[in-house]
Amino acid sequence: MARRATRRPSDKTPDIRAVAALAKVSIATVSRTINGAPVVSDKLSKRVWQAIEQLNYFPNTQARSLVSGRSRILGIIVENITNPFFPELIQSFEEIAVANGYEILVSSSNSDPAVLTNCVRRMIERKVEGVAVLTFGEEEPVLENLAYHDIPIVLAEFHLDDPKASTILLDYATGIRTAIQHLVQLGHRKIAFLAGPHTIHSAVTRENNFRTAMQEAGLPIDKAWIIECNHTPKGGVAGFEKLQSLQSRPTAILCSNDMTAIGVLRAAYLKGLKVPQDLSVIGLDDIDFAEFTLPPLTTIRLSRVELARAAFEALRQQAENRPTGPVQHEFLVSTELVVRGSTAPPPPGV
Amino acid sequence: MARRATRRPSDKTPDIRAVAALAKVSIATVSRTINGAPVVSDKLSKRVWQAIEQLNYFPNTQARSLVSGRSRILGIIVENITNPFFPELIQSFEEIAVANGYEILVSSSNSDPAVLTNCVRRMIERKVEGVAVLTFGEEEPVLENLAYHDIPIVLAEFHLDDPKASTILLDYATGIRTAIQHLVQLGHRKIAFLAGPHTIHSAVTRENNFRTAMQEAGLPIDKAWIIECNHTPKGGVAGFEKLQSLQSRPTAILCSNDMTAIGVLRAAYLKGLKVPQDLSVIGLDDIDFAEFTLPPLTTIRLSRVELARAAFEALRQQAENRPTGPVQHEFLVSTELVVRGSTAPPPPGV
DNA sequence: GTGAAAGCGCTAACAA
DNA sequence: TTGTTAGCGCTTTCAC
Repeated sequence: MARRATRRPSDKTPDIRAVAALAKVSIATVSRTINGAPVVSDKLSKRVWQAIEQLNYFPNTQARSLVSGRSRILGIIVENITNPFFPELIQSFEEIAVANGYEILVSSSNSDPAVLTNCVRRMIERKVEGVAVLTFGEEEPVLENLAYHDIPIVLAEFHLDDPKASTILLDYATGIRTAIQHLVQLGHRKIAFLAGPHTIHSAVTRENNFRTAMQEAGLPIDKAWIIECNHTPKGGVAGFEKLQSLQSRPTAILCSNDMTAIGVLRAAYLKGLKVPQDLSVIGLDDIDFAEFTLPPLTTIRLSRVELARAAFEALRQQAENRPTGPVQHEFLVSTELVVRGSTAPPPPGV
Repeated sequence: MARRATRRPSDKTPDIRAVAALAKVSIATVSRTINGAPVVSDKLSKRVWQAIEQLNYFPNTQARSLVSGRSRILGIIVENITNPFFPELIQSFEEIAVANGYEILVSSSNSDPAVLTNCVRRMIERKVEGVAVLTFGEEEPVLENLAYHDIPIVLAEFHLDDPKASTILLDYATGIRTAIQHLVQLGHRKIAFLAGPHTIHSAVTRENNFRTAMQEAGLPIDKAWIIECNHTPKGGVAGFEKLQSLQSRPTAILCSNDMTAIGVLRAAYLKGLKVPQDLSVIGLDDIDFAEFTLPPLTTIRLSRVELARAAFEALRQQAENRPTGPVQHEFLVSTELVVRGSTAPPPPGV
């Protein structure tokens, strides 16, 4: 595969002056035309657009935002980009942002405070107009600086007492309750929970919601059946093995996220345990992959699109309503149970 | 979870002048200190750093790059961010870039020319210093503009005849040859190939390498066993079903990527076919997930880290060796077979 | 409706 | 070694 490229005849990238000269107008008129100011006459406007086309002129964003004070960049910080939940989230966020004329700066903190601090510094330097901190609970070290620099923030599951901060609440309760009810209807009573790391707020919230749902269903909570994992498949394998080493074992496992559930599926397979005949497994997130696990994973869907939309909306309101218009500070994102093939009645006699 | 934030006492974000005033030096000295110019005296430098700390001053990147002419932003365009191969690639690319003082702008083309055109426009406007186009074959429409704007480009599997363009060649041949040999050793002779879309160069290359490797192994190539899929699990399902509908069926399937293989695994499971006892399956890419499929996927690893490093290196050389220093224009990334659990001898009597 | 000119925050050339 | 100043490419008053 090969191809020859065409380079610009002149050696300098065209600027607003070049356009103005070619169109025989002032640079102010060019600027107005580009920005759609309503005052420019049709005649000049046409000349300007022609010149722009002819020179293949692209306005310089740096200069633009230097003078306008608006970078039109939004930051998004996620916990771990290799967890498929996050790319899907980022993609939605980017789509919405780009559709609204914003650029995004992505950072994956990987649970490393140094990395996080560094990426916040970079975002401040780039003058982002807002940051969505979707690390689900490791955000504290960096909030200070963001707030100090007057940058709007939106957080998941964390409330910051600041006029420029918003919070996205995730309605885990509904999804988790429905999941437990689903298991109960199938005949399960012995249900384990493989939790996420307790350093992550949303993991704690998920666990609390599990406890509540179990109580509501009148089911006993066995302490040994709630195990802290790390939201990765490896963690799911480890959690499953701990469960297997117990005298009394659950017939169903609810996992704090899909990655954990995938680990469980794998560990069960290696142990010769059939899912869902011998063991039911439920995940949380509904990553795209959940449909393609073996068996397809029953899981609690947390809509990335909804989450991304809420995050963008929160930031946009803050960025654009500068003179303290009314701003919504709380957003709620729903969850729902998606039943696939990893749940079934428990084996007889247990 | 709640917390109170501290905001800056003054209402204006500090600029270089504020630092200069507080440190009682000129703004030039502040600039020199920040940029590590070797001439600043220890005494003044210390005063400046103190002032910077005290004001919590962050230099404005926009202004900086406006005057220096260097944005320190690199673009990366990928085919589809929801294919796990790409987030892993992006993560590596970002790590390397950030470690070298660059920012990255990510775009997922989703095989949509309009999206692609738009994101190239945005990159040009942001004055990126180089773009890694890792769409694996859909790049043509945008190359023109990038070249026209004198922006360095690095492409996978595509050679652009331009002084600012570099190419990354992927050594599929080795990995694919090894994979075929592996199957032959297990006793397979009837091997199918589920290809990627023919619009993607690298998919075509992969298919060609399959043909070559089969010939080298002295194996017949059945035309009906080479099926064009679309690099997604769904495509893998469809490909598998086509294969099943045939009179004469293969005992092993090599897939153009892991996502396709995952689809095959799933379709086989639903048909009651056991992998690897009844059917061997090999993927290509070795996404992180490949280790956690059921059974764990035997696959050809294409190192994301190596690929990201090559892409960054190509761009950096172009961006930094402005006055036409010697520049490497071709990079080779290796592949290797990773044997896991989805391959075994064919069932007896076929 | 259009143009001239000031200035966004910074770097770099030149002076001292 | 340090300070003064021009100007990067653009938007935005303010005149006309």
